Formats: sequence, structure tokens, C-alpha cells
Amino acid sequence: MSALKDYPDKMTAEEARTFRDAVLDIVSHIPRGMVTTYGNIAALAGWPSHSRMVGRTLRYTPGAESLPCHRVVNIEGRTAPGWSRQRMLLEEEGVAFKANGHVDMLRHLWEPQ
DNA sequence: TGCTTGACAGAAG
DNA sequence: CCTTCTGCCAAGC
Repeated sequence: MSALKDYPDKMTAEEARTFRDAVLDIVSHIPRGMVTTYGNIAALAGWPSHSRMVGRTLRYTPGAESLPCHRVVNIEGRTAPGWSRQRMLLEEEGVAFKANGHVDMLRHLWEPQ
């Protein structure tokens, strides 16, 4: 039995560039007052197992600061460790946080069709 | 080449 | 709810 995945398991340099561009494009389309998750972005970009790469891309790609990357949280609604300003930015656009400090995902999760 | 480190996800205790 | 562990995979050392 061949255990083939429905997506490639490793990226070529060119695929990595395509992935990065897709991630940045998706992030740029997140509406005000909404958030999405690393895993969701990775899946939309065509690499479902690369959620960690999404975070890496946003953190280290020059120019990502000009995108609404504060609207990216983990699937539980937790904000990025060591970036307290993220919560501030989200609250400014009306995103509600629960008592446990997580984003209320039921109200603010954005999932494009 | 091999081990460690994460802006993750999910499960376990 | 919180911490820790495992699986994941590119990057750094």
C-alpha cells in the first residue's frame, strides 16, 4: 500500500516562494474585526501540514508588518507569544476577548468560501 | 549531518 | 484552565 498524501510532502524553492506569496495575499484579505488561523491559511495555500511555516513567514518576511497580520491567531484564539500589542490592535477594531484571554472565535473567525 | 527551535495543532493529565 | 508531549517541518547552528 502506498501511503500517498493528496499534497506534496516537501517544498522546492519555487514552491516556497509561491507559498509565501499565497500566505501574504490571504492575510491581506482578512476583513477588519475578523481573525483567521495559521492552519486555515496553510490549507488555503495548499500545504495543510505547514501551519508553523505561516507563523514563520509572517514573522520573518520583510513587509509583512504592513499587512493585518495581527488578525492571525491560533485555532484556540490565542495571540502570538511575546507580542502583547496584537491584542491591543484587535480590540481597537472591535474583536472581543473571552475571560481566558483568547479571541472569541465563534464571533470573529473568518473563513472565505 | 544531526540536534534544537519555534507567531502551530491536537491530545493527555 | 494550564502544562506537557507528540507530530509536524523549515531554519539555524
